[in-house]
Amino acid sequence: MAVAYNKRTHRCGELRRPHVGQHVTLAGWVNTARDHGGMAFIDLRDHTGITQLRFTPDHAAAHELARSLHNEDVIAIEGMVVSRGEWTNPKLTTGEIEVEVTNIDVLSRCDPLPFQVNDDFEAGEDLQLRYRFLHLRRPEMQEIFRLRDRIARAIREFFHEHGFVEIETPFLTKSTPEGARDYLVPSRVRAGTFYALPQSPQLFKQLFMISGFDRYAQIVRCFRDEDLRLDRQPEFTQLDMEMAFVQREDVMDIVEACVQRIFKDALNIDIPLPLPRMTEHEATERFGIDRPDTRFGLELLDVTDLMHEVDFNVFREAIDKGGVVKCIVASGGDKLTRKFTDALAEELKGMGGAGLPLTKVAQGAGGVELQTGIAKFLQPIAAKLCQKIGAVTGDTVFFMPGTNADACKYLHHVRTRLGTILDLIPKNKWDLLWVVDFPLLTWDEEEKRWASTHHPFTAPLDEDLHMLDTDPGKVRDKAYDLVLNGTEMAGGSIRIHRKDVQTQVFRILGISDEEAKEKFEFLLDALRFGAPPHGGIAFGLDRWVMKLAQANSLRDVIAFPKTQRAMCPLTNAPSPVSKKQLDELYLALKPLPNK
RNA sequence: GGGGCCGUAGCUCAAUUGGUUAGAGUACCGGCUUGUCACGCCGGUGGUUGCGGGUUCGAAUCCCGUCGGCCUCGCCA
Repeated sequence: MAVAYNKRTHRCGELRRPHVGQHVTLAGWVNTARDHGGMAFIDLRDHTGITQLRFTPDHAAAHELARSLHNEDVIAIEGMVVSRGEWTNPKLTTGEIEVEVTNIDVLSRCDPLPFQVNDDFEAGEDLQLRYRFLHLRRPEMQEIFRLRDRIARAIREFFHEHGFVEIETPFLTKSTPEGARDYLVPSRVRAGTFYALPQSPQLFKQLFMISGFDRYAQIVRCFRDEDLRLDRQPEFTQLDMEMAFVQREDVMDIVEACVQRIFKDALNIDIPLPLPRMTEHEATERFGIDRPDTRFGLELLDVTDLMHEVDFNVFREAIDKGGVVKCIVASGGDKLTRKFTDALAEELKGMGGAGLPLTKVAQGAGGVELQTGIAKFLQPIAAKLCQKIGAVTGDTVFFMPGTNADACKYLHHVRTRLGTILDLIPKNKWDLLWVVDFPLLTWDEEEKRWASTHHPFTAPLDEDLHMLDTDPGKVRDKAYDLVLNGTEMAGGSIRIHRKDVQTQVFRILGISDEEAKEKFEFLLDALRFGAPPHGGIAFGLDRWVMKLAQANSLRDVIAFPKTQRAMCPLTNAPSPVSKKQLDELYLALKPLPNK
């Protein structure tokens, strides 16, 4: 019989002992069905929880119908809340009661499922995405997206409370040089020309400052056509903000306050302020990367000077070429099996490395004795080495020769692996820090030119400005990256607000005056007409959700994400389009290369 | 573009390392069942071992190719 499903009296997670005796109307999905012949039970689920329904021959029509139900059928019921008495189920928040059903209405039957919604088995990820609407029905997914909502709302509220104006920026915009590959959108009205989807609203928010909005913030989608990773999707969401008349401390202060608010509202965790700060130089020297995970030690140590005395070709070559030898000292030797270190060395080779020289520290008759690996080369300086790097009996020392950048890259990987296998990474620790004073420019060896470390609009430090022409590699910038447990969560900078400096930076980047005019004339114009000093930041919202939800992948916190090959298994996008659509755009497809 | 792991029933996995008819749980179908709560019990359907080729007396297992998923380097101002 029909049930007024639009007049639900409660949700499925709400009923408690005080409701006993009430007539209620509930609706939801069949989580499980248990048929005992003369009596049947249904666990009814919605996003709030589960209520057990009881069906008996006292209400024969409802009872008969209930016995035919399957998982994920959609039903509405009327009934009376009754106490479970001795049959209380402590595993359910509603476990003290059940609903004696008098009337049931089957709203929608469910076909056999591609995977079960109500069990703990993880379906393959491609299946999850193909049937994403089912996967999102699971309580743990519901929890993630409600956390996402809390985080986004905390951010939005925070910025509105602090006088920021939310203004939208275009998605159909101009392709820019530098940076990531653009997603292009063909123009029909001006056939042969293309829009690009924004990699970020960077220039528009700078224009807002020049327009006098003073404080702007927007939660906005960004698009980058690059290869995907665990924590990289082609479209992702940023909290984008910008402030006028500020120095970088002003931006960092307000961002810190916002981060504190996010943790409080989303997880009820108190974050002490101010957050620690570290220069990019220190981060790289100590941890091998500009986004260090400071939850554990295993810091990098430079042993280049000691290795001058060592007769080991691999080290000698690196040093002769002006490189370094760095190392990591790890305790807990029994977990560092030959199998593990061999596999780690293989991983490094896969990354372009040469291998992983190592040795173990032991106690010999005459003092420190090194064993295995490259021990025989290092034995002459064993005592001196161990003293310098603080290695003691039982430790394993991992070495990496090469350019400083390579040694850092590979040892960072080694450090991360060691942290995991040695179980050094504390659970439920939230290590936030700022990394500052990046080099403004990074030398691109492949293209033999300077490239922006962040982007071309980042302001140099005032005290380094004089080196811009003479020694551009030495110039530090006014950028700041916010790092959480080794992941970059936000990045921003004070921007260039002087036209002459901006022109100079474009020139150093190899952007010709003509190209600058063609691509950025609107920005250079804006800088001519009264641009206040300004700066801002962008948070990777998806990454915040991933971190705070302790999810394994960005895909778990995006409702309809792409696979690694940038496909959507749900909609099958991207897909071919009709000849008519192409004709309207005056586009023709080239034949695909044969493999 | 490079390196690596994986692909067996609708789903999650196994198959003693190349050896009989590829199994289990779950889902699905039929039957029994009045206190279950991942209910239980009895019976049943369900397989081109991703695809193509090769080695072999014999291949899910080994080799080559290909497709797909994932991790990673490059790339991601």
